[in-house]
Amino acid sequence: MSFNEKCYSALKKVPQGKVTTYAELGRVVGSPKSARAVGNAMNKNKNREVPCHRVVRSDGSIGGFAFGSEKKTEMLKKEGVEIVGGKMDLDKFGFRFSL
DNA sequence: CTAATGACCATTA
DNA sequence: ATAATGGCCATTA
Repeated sequence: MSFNEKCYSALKKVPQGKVTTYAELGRVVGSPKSARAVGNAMNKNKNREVPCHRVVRSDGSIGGFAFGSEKKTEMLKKEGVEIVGGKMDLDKFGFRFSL
């Protein structure tokens, strides 16, 4: 199982209306400092089952998206995530793994 | 093996 | 608030 697949697998656990961060995701899959690599994994992802739009930056800003950051923002808003000034409250919308 | 790339992060100024 | 800097890691050529 590749690093990318682990990321996808973990990301699938994130429910609608919640988000996670690149750093968090990296931590979950066992590489606490692989935020960048996680981003790469998302970029290459082509599996539709993977909600790659639910991954944002640590400071609550949107981050990038293969189809455009704006698209990503709208998708999240549709799912119920409140985004103000291009940012969101991770304390409220951040999914906690292995609760 | 090395070098380059990137949807990042934290610190510092 | 922004900008620059160094680090960090997996993938790919």
